[in-house]
Amino acid sequence: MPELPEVETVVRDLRRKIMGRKILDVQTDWPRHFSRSPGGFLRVKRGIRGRKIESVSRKGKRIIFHLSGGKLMIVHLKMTGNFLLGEAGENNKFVHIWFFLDNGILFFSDIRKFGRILYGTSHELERLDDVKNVGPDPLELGYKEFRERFAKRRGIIKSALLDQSIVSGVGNIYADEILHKSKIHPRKLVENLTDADFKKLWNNSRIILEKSIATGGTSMRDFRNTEGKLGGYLSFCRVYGRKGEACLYRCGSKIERLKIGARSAHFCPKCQSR
DNA sequence: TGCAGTGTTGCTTC
DNA sequence: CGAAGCAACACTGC
Repeated sequence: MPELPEVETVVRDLRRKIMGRKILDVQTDWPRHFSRSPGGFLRVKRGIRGRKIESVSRKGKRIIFHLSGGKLMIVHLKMTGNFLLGEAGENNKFVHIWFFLDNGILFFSDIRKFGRILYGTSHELERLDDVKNVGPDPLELGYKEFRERFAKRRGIIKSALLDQSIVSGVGNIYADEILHKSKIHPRKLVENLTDADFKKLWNNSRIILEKSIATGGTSMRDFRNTEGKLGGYLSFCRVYGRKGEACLYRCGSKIERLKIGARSAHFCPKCQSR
């Protein structure tokens, strides 16, 4: 599921529905979700009881619960993780974690079980590699800072866009969409991009991510909000998942797909120059 | 039926 | 440093 707009959709849901609630207990049938957390699940279970959820924020694709007593819970949804509330979580066979709150249950479902949760003080967690290497996202950057973050990077632009330490929040779907709207071939090299190209990348990142947030994210397959409802951005996607279809957006030629690393890249061979 | 492919990322190897 | 390959899992679709 989750790139920046999907995670932001979940964060806004959580903020509205469980901010200020107290966590009474937590249970899991898959403790490996907590395997990267200092002390593992047992320490989470011991430490989290009675803490209030003071606020919920996001860093890149990570959800951050700010708990009373200066503790944080940082959640990465990976491919198929999700939070559900109320009916959406009951009788759902993919739920592996139950947070018992003072007003109901917060369910964590995860079909592929890649999702990871960290719990501890900000001091502890910020030392962990997978937290400290996350860069700012395009929505919190001005053009100049955005441009500068690519300054030392060389190589394939799509790989650079997916590198969360340069800019966070962009994943496979939005990287393809941003490159298409910017008329840049996914294999083009960072060192060959002009300032005008970066201006387009910055601007289009913001336009696409904002628009997707406004429509509740993209539900390719599994993504749901906390009520179990689908996001609405898929119908706005111009290239992702549209291999063989016409580039109706601009030129009518057929969308192609190629492999970059182990991931698929969708693009229009006519609009997007190398 | 079987196998390739899937929105993420971390680790290892080159 | 970059990139490729694989691993972590379970399901869908050809």
